[in-house]
Amino acid sequence: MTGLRERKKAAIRQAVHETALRLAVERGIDNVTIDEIAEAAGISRRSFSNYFTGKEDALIHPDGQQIRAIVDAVRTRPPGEPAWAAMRAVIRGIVREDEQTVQGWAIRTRLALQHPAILAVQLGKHAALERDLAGVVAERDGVDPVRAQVLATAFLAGLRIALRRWIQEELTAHPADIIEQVLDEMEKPFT
Amino acid sequence: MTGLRERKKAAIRQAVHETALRLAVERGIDNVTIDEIAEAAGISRRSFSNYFTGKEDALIHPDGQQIRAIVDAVRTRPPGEPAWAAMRAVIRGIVREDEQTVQGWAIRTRLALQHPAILAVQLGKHAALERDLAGVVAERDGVDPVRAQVLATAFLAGLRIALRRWIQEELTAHPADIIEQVLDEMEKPFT
DNA sequence: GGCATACTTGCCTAATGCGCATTTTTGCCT
DNA sequence: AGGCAAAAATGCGCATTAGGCAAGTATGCC
Repeated sequence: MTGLRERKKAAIRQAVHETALRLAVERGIDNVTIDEIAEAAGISRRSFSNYFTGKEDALIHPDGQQIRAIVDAVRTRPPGEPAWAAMRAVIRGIVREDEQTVQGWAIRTRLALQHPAILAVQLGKHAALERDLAGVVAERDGVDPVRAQVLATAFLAGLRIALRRWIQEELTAHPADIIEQVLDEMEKPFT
Repeated sequence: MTGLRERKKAAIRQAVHETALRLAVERGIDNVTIDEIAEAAGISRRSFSNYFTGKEDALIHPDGQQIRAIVDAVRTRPPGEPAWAAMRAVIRGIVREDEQTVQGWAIRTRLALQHPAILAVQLGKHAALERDLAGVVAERDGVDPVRAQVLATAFLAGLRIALRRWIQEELTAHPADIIEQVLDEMEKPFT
């Protein structure tokens, strides 16, 4: 399954992403070309296009990884646990034991807030994975597709809101608190 | 305020959008260049770039108009009415008396579902206007910013989900029903 | 009726997306 | 150990695009 080849590809992907992120933060995104990223990462311009569809994609890449991880984690939660509780438990665990992940997510979200093009790509990627999450929710709770979609969408939207809040507060407070607060807020009835 | 000049600009915008949409539906988006859209719309290629940042932007343009209209409508709802109820009332009114609007929205959402680039732009635009909606919600309910953001986000997300459902069902059922169903679903507590 | 302003357009250049053919690498199996 | 089939990297080329700049043109307004 996890052939060596695949892992190598993943490693290069990650490396290229990190290079892109570094350059983008250093000089500002608009002052970085794909050629430069490729060269700094030690691959050809053409190869860059084999890994990513563009700068934005390279910058946002880990978002996909992480949401995928969330989806998988939810899938392996104890059966019988309601989906919403499962998702909350998963994110709580990630925030507690993988501070780095949340930090990175915040950095990328900050970029997205400053550059509409990146925001668009980020939201597009999230939307794609939202499907998967909705699928897991559906088979977990055995609820109808609409309900599953609503739960999945609400959850990811909640994460984004929390991230934005955290960033607005200059990353001072503890992210866990803000996430909990926002998700609590989503649990309150809207009416 | 609404100078003649502005309205003319808006009219051209609209015309260019319609041209772009027509061509995109006819030949498929990837087989349409900006040059062709510009020529078919009777403006120069360079002017196209003055109106829109790209093909996707031109295609999605009315989404902005409509969400803006929703925001304005919510703003002028009777004071004292809770924001969530106000938003529901507004969308109900639009669906009832402006079938065309919803139809158009569906067409564009269908395009977005088929072309990731368009989806990204659409979500980006929605996100931008979500701010405004959250602002209106905040000053209406007098709630804290997080609550307002949650309500605004949930509402727009609900609309998107409903639109997708409607499209999946081949636009058979009545859109009003699906929208009501999804928003009802969002009112149910997540826990 | 004239003017200041805003809009349009053409020109130009750096940058991008991607198909295609070629070369190089690499995991793997005997 | 060694060769091979598959996968990946690369180079090249072309159509397309984003957007600055400056000159021309239209137009709302006084």
